[in-house]
Amino acid sequence: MDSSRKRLSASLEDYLEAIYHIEKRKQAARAKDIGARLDVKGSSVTGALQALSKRELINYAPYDVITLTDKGRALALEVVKRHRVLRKFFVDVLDVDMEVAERAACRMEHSVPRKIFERLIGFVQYLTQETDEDRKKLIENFKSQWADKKDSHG
Amino acid sequence: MDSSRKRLSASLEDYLEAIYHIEKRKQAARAKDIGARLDVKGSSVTGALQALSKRELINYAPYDVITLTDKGRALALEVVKRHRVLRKFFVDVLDVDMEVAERAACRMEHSVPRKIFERLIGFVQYLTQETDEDRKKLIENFKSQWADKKDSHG
DNA sequence: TTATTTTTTTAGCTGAGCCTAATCTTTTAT
DNA sequence: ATAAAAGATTAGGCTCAGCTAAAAAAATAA
Repeated sequence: MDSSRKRLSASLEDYLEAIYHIEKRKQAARAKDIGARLDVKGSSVTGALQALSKRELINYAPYDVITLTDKGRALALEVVKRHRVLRKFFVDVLDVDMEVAERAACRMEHSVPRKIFERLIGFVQYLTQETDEDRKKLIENFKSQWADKKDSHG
Repeated sequence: MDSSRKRLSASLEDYLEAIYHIEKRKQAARAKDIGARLDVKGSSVTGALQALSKRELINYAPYDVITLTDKGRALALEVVKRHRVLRKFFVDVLDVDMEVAERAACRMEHSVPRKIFERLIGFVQYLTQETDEDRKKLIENFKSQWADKKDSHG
């Protein structure tokens, strides 16, 4: 059984997502960019890169630039999608600040099981269809009701 | 700074929640019950108990029964509440199987930030008020729409 | 081109949190 | 009362994922 079959740890998912975003901005990632993004030291980055490389998720050679393999990109995209859907749910439905939503999505994205994730996509899409007046109203109602509650005992 | 100020790890939260549930059923917890519930060996339980004890979250003495301190019970209740709210959201709103919802809540409960958690409580309460026909219909619509989608390409 | 600075890697340490095996305690059965 | 069984703890080992310090490679400046 090669190690690539096993679920990625939350930590390695973070590295993969970081590489995805950096690659998107500037062709290829460098260790120090990754470290800066995740707020870890360079030596920790190297360790993670070796782990991701062993799983064939990134193209990695010492001192060289880092890119995602197809397999790595596919996996990274799953993480990114979970991240985005959670953030959208938090912002568009729960009406949370973008910054809070971002941090929360970052923390929670790793633990969302696939079935729940699929449902959540469906639910958020369903609820935020711009065309539907009732649903827009429902969200507006929830928001104002929430604001009231906050005022009365916050 | 005593260690009790720091956030509890996901693992220790699991232990605390387990103790809470066992205590509720039978006055006090024993190490083997905890191990059985969390599917870990006794020696692992001992380690966790020492950590929880050091943080003054449980009353613990070697070979004696285990109970929650007030502080521990308060913290356990937070975990339990997060767990319940997530599960309710998954079951009542996303229409997920109870078993799947339970496992998912268990995995996700540790990473839900307070602000998001509060909003989620509010949202689930708002959406599942039995008295409101519109909201009931909305959920029903979502469910059937979901069932359709599943049929068409699942 | 050579020297300096920056970046990356290696080596080795730490703490969590799990494990097994061995060693207590406590409980139960004879 | 004592032997056997059950339960709990200690000791020691493993992996993961971070860290620091030092060495090596690459990039930049003189």
